Parts: sequence; structure tokens; C-alpha cells
Amino acid sequence: MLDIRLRSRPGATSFEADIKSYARTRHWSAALHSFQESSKLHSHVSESLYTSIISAQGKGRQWQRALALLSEMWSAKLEPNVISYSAGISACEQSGQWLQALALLGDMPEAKLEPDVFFSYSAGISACGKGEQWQRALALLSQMGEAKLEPNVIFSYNAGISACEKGEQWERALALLREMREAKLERSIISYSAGISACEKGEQWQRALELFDRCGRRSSSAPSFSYNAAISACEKAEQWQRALALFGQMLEARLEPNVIEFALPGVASRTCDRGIVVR
DNA sequence: ATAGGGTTAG
Repeated sequence: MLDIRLRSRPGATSFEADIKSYARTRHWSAALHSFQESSKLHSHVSESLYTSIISAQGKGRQWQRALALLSEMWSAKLEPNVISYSAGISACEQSGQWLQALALLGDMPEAKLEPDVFFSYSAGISACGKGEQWQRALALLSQMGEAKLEPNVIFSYNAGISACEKGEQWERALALLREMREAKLERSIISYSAGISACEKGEQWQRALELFDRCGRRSSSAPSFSYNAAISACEKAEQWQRALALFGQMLEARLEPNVIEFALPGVASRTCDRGIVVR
């Protein structure tokens, strides 16, 4: 009996668990609803719970809600910290609201918070990239340099390369890769993949393949991304033999191509009809 | 001790 009553009015921890599991399973509005219930029942809602729910709103592309929750924190006498702000910036980024993302980033010093290289800046740079604001993305990158936000700027560099890619600035993307090398920053498979994609958009398939060779395409983190970008570059340049060769290499390396990778070299219909590999 | 996002293809 007692158990049932306890369950019908769950405590804070149970709400937290519920909310997080809703967020994991992408039930954003259920997460928010659960959160609102929990706010009603408990006088105190933790910063971390607010941050989780802000993040969940971002994933559900509900940037207005995310921003509203962030300002609600102040009225609830909670102090949003770097993590809360980063979640907010990220929410704006995911919703394509680069201006809002930059506004939040700019608000941080006023709240006596120092933007974090790992998340605040990279989310802001990504937001600019998505909004086709590569100049602003690069401005943020150099702003970080001035603020001496070293050494782990790899994430931000990668976001910057991607911003150049989206803005069709392949030369600048390559320049960033070079800068990374000079600064002795580790260029991950992600850095290279973003660079390859930039070359692809700029119709520089030879350069794309050069980068592909350089990145080693070993099974580090997500090698299929770099294969994908390289195959796509060949496909755009009508280098179908090369695209097929890369595709073959992918199979040899025991990477499982997905449907799109099948489609790219123009072999999709034949191979897929025979039901090979694709699941 | 509890939260936060670095890439791509169609």
C-alpha cells in the first residue's frame, strides 16, 4: 500500500531518472512535462536537472523553451553555470538559431562565466557554421586564441573546418587543418573528414583524396565518415572508378557501408537488389 | 558528483 502511494508521488530522484530516460528515448515533451510536475511538487529543483531539461529541449529543437528555462533558473534563484549556458547555446545551434547562440555566448561574461572551449565555443562555432556564417565562426576561433583558451581547442577547430565546408570555403578549411598541424594539435579523423567534405564541395577531388590518404583511414574512431566524404568527392567529380575502388577498400577494411555509401558510387541498384550487406 | 554536441553523404 505504502509502496503504491510512494510511487504515485515520486521523489526527486525518481523524477530525475524519469526525465533522463525520457530524454534518452527522445520523448522531449514527456521529459518537459515530467520536469514541470517535479517543479510543482518540490520546492527545490537542482541546477543539474534544469540543465538536463534544457539539453533535452535542444535535442527536440525547442530553442524557445530552452531559453525560457534558462532564464527561469534566475527567477528560481538558481545560478546557471557554464554547463547550463552551453546546453542553451547548443539548443540554439540545433535549432539553427545562430544569432541566439551568439547572444548567449556574449551574455556569459556578464553572468561572470567564462565560456568553455570544449562546449560553449564549439557549440557557438557550429551554430555559425549551420547558419552559413563562416566569417563569424572563424572570428570566434580567433577570439578563443586571444583569450588563450588552450590547449584543447581541437573540437572548436573541427567545428570551424565544418563551418568553412558549409560556407564553401575549402581553402580556409585547409588553412585551419594546417594551423592545427603547426600548433601540434592532433588532427582526428573528424578533422580530416570535415576537410575532405570541404574539398568535395569545392570540387577539389584530388585534394580530397590527398587528405584521405593522409588521415590513414585506419580503424580509429569512425573511419566510415572519411570514406563517405571521399567517395562522395569522387562521385561529384564523376570519378566513378575511384569511387568504386574506395568502396572496395571499405569492404576490405570490414567497414559496413550504409545505404547511402552504396548509392554514391552508383552501384546501389545492382548490389542492393541482390541484398548484400545492407541491413 | 550532477548536467553540457567536434564531422558527412541522400
